[in-house]
Amino acid sequence: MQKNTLAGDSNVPEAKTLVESAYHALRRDIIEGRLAPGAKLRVEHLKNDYGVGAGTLREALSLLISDALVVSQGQRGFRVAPVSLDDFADITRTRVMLECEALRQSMAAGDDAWEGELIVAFHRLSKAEERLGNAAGEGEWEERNKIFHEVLIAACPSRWIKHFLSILYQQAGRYRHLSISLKPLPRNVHTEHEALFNAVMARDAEKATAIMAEHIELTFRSIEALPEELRQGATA
Amino acid sequence: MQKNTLAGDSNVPEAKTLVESAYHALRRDIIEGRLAPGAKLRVEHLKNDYGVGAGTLREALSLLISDALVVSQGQRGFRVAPVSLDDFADITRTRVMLECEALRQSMAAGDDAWEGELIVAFHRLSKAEERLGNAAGEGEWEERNKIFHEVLIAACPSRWIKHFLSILYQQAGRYRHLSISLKPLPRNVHTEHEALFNAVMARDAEKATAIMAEHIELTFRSIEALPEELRQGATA
DNA sequence: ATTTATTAAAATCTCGAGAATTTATGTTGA
DNA sequence: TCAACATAAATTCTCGAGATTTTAATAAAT
Repeated sequence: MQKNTLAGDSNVPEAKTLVESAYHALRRDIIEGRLAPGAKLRVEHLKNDYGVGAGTLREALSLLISDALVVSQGQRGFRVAPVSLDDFADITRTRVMLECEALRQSMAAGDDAWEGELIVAFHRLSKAEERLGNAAGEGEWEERNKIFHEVLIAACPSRWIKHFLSILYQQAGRYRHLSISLKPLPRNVHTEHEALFNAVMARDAEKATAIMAEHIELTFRSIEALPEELRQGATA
Repeated sequence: MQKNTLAGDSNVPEAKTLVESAYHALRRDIIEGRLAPGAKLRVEHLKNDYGVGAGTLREALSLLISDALVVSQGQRGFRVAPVSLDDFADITRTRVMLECEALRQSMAAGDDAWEGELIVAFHRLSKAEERLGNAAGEGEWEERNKIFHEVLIAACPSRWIKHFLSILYQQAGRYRHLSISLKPLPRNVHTEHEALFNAVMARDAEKATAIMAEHIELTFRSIEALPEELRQGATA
């Protein structure tokens, strides 16, 4: 199981080592907001919470710097990466650019097998979206939505674009989590996904990228209106 | 001195901690080819070479994963990231896309102060290029070339694009080093830089991005012809 | 009252040794 | 000769304790 490779860590977070398990646990806690933006990450305290030694935890934190979820500062330890509206806007714009380019390339290169995978991914996502009201189906939808977006660009030959996109997707997911408690999604995401799916299957690159851009920007706009909570990266 | 921040580590590699100094030393040795692509990085052996403890070295290696210069694999230790012609081609294409976009945005947003910095950077680079025949001036040119490219896109407001570009620039530099011993640059780099500079100062975005794209692709084509050395990431 | 200096506490950073896993080696059997 | 298995070596992974540095608290001085 290749890890920390450009290919992407889209697979199961099966941890073969304590460093990896601490890495995954910390990443989840940051993305899901249990560790507040800007919060200080004291090794002495956290090593108890995650049940590992100090050195092991430090290594896990170093790994999280790759994802830009943690920042370190000379002799002053680690902190959760701060958040800001500007940052989220930047993430959104950059994601639109890269994801549209990746989608174009993927549609140009994708063969029948790819189409098959896409159909499966869309079907699984649709099923999850039907029962999205249930509280239990939340994590399920999250996972399948991620896979759907990954499969959409899977046929893009550029490993680097996909690598950067996986980072940005993770970042965007963090912002969504930080705001999901306040504002439930009022849009009909399924309709957007369906339109995107149809345009891709019809190999209409213009239409597909336009929908994709709108789709990404909507997740930004639906959140834009809740500033105070995450302005300047609360120094918790 | 903020480190490991999106803002970029373009400043002096002044190390405030042993981890950082080991990180910088290792990075240099990988980029300059002293640690061969694909080579195994045995902690027990390397901790002597770099004069640090095992845990410290592991942490430095974890940091290098952010730069995609090191890969780790479950319970099987660290390796220098492999290289391939495909990868270099991918890096080049992605860089062209991002750097042209960044340049467009930078030209649109850059004010007088930015123009001033650009003039300084270009002048310093030109001076270094005059005495480029000298063996001593090699590292000097390298540094100033990097700064010139950084200043060109400095006014681009997207921190993420600049972050990704700094990674790609580093990667490209590695490929250049891996091949520089075989093929000295036959092109007149200064002429390219001058044309680029003039187009930017004239605020001609079309022309500037065209030159930039050609400029980046040339560093790829001048290297393309030396495969055997770096195919498939020599398992040294 | 604000600033400066001194002291104490807390946290980070660092190291070397021990446990678990992988890799290499050598032996036995078909 | 080759394959499968057991043993040995090497390496990775992990932990807890000690040295440095930062941060906070307290007291003195302008």
